[in-house]
Amino acid sequence: MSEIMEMLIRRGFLWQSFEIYGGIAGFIDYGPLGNGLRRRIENIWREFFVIGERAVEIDCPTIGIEEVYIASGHATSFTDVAIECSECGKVYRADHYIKEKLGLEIDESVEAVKSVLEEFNLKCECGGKFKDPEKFNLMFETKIGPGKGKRGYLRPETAQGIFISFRRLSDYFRDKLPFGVAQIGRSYRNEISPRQGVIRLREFNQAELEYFVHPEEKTHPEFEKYKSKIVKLLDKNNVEHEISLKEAVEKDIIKNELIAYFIAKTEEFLLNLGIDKSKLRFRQHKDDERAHYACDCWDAEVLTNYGWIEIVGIADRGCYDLSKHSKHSGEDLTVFVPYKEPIKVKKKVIVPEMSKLGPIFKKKAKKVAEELKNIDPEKISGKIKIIVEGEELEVPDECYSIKEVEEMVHGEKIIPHVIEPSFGLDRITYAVLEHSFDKDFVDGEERKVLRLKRWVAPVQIAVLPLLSKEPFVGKAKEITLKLKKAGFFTEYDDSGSIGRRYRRYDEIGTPFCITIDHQTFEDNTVTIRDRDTTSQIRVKIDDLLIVLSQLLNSDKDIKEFGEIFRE
RNA sequence: GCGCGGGUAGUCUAGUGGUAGGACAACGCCCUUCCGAGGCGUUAGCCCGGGUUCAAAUCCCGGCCCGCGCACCA
Repeated sequence: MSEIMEMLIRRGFLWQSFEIYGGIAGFIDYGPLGNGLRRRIENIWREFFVIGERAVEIDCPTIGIEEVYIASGHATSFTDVAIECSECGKVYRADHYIKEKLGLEIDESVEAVKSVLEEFNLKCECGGKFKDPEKFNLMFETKIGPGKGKRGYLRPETAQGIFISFRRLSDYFRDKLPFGVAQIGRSYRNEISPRQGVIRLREFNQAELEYFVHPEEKTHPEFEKYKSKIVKLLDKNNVEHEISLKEAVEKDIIKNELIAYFIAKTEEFLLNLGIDKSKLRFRQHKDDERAHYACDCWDAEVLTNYGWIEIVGIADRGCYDLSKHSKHSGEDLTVFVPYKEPIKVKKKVIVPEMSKLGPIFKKKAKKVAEELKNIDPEKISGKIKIIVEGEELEVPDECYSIKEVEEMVHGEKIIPHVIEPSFGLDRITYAVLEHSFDKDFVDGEERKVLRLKRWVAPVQIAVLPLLSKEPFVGKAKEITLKLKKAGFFTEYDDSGSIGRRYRRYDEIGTPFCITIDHQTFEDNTVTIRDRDTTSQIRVKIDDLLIVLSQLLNSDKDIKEFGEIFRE
């Protein structure tokens, strides 16, 4: 086990779930500190991607009905057929293997694979025969309701909930593009072999933003702010670039300004959490690597003990999801986009003659007229036939006239495109921890220190009586309460020597320790110790709240805020 | 899912068939005027199931979990 994982478990950041029953791969519990840290990260994400955008946050069920995933394509492309060699035991994805060996594109069904295996007498590379193909679906399946029930799946991404409720959301934004809808929550993938600690989980936390835009306006009002920002890019041909975002878009390395904008914003967000810039890159998906819904995709990757791992995916999903759901549900999932100037359009229309229709069709006349209006005059050939109430009716020529009219067209209905920055919160949390983990020497002794940014630390302040007896203890408890009430994440600790306690809080990343010492009772001051430098200043208890809130929201040196007590 | 290597206290670790030991951590008391000090004491462990044996942490089989490689990761 790596040193960092050992610490995370020992100190209560996280551990394996169901430990007392032997554990199961792919699930973790967040302990008190890990939970706290992830919550801070979520809140900062909200500031960046909801509050900082024209966006809202919603919350949908984690169980989805089958229809959703048939429409989204997950029911098919999320299901793979595997073939296993009966001799050497090697397992392949059937579609990949068949394409490689026979150059055939096949349906991903057990039957199709079976028939191809038989027809071509396809064998394993070792010469062995394949066993019967088996299906595996990466979605967890469940039943909704009693008895046979309705088939449901645990969502494999939070995004679908947003697409399904698109009509309501677009109404909420008064049908005005662009707008964003975010969701933070759990998703589930029944991974075949979850590995690498917290990197591949079967239940995991996502923060996703679906940013809906006009297909021809994949830009962002604030792109200006970031256009000259230099980023590290690895394109789909494995070519590295260190260029400005503006240039990357101009050279068509990045498909559009909006993706570029979110790359910039993502980098800003990750650096704000304490991700090491030298261990961060953006990598474009190769053509054969992209998900079934994506037309361009960039991953933010960070370098960790496990190598480069993906922590954010920024995908241009085009109109894939909305079109699919529109088609499968029959709902209109378009947005009406007005033109700047209404356009005059000349067109032919059918004008029903009610005085003729009435006597002929009697009660049905009104419906016949309505049907007539829906007919495109350009497509008339011969007599018009209309079906009303299941009955086919022939409409005599004298019942209508065709006129050319001039009409003002004010806009058009479009299916918005969506750009999706999708964040893996568990991996981000882990990466923040790993990049913050450090060792140094204090008074010749090695020290482990978690250099978390002050605003993400799960415990921000530890209040420590210099000696574990009165009156130090009483005063320390009083100050602890005051800080807790003011909203700081504060702990009180009087166990062990003062040095031991400083080390304890260094290891969990607590940025500041407040120490109550003898002088406290002479002049109402305490010391604030800085985790990173171990230096201390002395401040008045009355100034504590103001000083701490300034320190915790910045990278400022504590020496700006009080008399130096210890260098 | 396949192959290789592992699983002893909260953590790390000694223990190759015969009473399971240590370090650190934690807790209590004492001591202590600022960086893992010291003293005394306490808590706490052989992954699970089966087999071999007079006797299993140790040997064998199966499972679970962890690590690595392959495969998988829409």
